[in-house]
Amino acid sequence: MSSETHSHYHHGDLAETLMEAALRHIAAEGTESLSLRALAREAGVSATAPYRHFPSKQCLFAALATRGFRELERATRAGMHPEMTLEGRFRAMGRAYVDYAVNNPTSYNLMFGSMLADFSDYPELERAGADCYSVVLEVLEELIEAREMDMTAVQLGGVIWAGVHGLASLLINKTAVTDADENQSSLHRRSLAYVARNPDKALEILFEHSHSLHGRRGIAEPSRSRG
Amino acid sequence: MSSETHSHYHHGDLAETLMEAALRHIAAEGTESLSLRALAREAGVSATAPYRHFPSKQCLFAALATRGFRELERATRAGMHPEMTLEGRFRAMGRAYVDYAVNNPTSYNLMFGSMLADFSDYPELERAGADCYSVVLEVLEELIEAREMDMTAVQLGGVIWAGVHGLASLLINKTAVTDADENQSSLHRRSLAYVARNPDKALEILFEHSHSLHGRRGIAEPSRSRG
DNA sequence: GAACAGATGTTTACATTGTTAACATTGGCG
DNA sequence: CGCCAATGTTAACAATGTAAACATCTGTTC
Repeated sequence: MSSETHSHYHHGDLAETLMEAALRHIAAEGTESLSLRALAREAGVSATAPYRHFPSKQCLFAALATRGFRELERATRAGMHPEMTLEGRFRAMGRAYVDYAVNNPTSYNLMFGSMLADFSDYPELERAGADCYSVVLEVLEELIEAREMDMTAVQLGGVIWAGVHGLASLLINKTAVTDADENQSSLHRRSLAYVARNPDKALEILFEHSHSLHGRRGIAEPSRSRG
Repeated sequence: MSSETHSHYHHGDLAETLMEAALRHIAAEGTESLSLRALAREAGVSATAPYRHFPSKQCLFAALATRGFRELERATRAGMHPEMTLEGRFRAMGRAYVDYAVNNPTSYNLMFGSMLADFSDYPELERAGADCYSVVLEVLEELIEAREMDMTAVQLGGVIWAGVHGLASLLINKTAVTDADENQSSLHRRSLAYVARNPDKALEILFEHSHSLHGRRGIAEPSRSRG
């Protein structure tokens, strides 16, 4: 399996090489102008060699997104250390999530953008996405139970997820804005610059309701008094 | 200007026709498989006629996104009626924003997705985006002033925007999930289904901090006591 | 109303792409 | 050793984005 002993006919690890090159190309030029043939050239193989590993261009994208979800799941789990408070773990997860997105914008866009509209064509991808989301729900469930909040994790989870995802998405796709001058630029640039420079503060604000909802009447259930 | 008096040589309103057809095609098959030639065929013109109106495929996308921002700005402004409370207008804006996104997913994805990575190539698009965001900031500034909150609109605006955008983005791009059975499906599907069915509730939760921050120590400025 | 100019549409052309089919080489396993 | 599945190659095709040169229309100006 050492690469030296391989003949020149077989590449050795073409699938991996293609995926890395794909991410690079997408980051540099966007998904539209990515061509399998260019990837093949770069890898030093024939134009159709990639098809032995990815039945279509879409499948390449799906593979990248699947890997992305696995990485994101790992990153969020790794962010939550056991010695943290429950709440601390919650925040750490949010931070790890946003960090992953910002550090892997190409993957994140594939995972959550419109490129792969329908996951149902790719069962593995679907499962990876669901597994990834379960991290959010697990810790949220704990949090809600600990605080006896009148709201299921599933319901609140959607909102939390939306907030964190929105943060990540804006930071990624308006990234040219990130280094804007906070005092001179237009308002939306300054807003994003602030959020980009203070992701912890932004998350703190987003998670605010996990405090403010504590002990209040639930929002999901119109009028059930708390215990 | 009536379409009947036109010769058959000139289409009459090709640019508009192409944009509509483009949105339809993208919605149906995604941006990847959209071809200018197909649009031209559908419009009954030659393969290169579109180039008289859009110098490139990317420019078509940019034009669609620009129009989208204009529409979104109009929608959010229209959502806020003068007779509403300040807070009511704030919520109405959020609701109008999400509604627009959900009703125009293709446009919204072009506006906020990675398709058009760098707006700076399209000055009109850049301005439309900024104008659109200013709606958020205007009402937010009012709100913050009225409540004497220790946080600039610019800073809080980024977070609010992220939350609303995240909501919109998830609802759009996980749309297959929207009609999932809330009792049987996997957790992330149920979360999204809940959010999709109760966007007002979701926004209420997101906007929660606009209440909870009232009169509290500001988050942006570490320790300045309020007036 | 005729002539002109600019806008809009057409035809032709070319390099590139995604993808398929048929064929070649390799490495591993019996 | 001999075979098979995995992997890579070549050849081929229809479609695409886009440029260049040319055609036709519309509206404006004398």
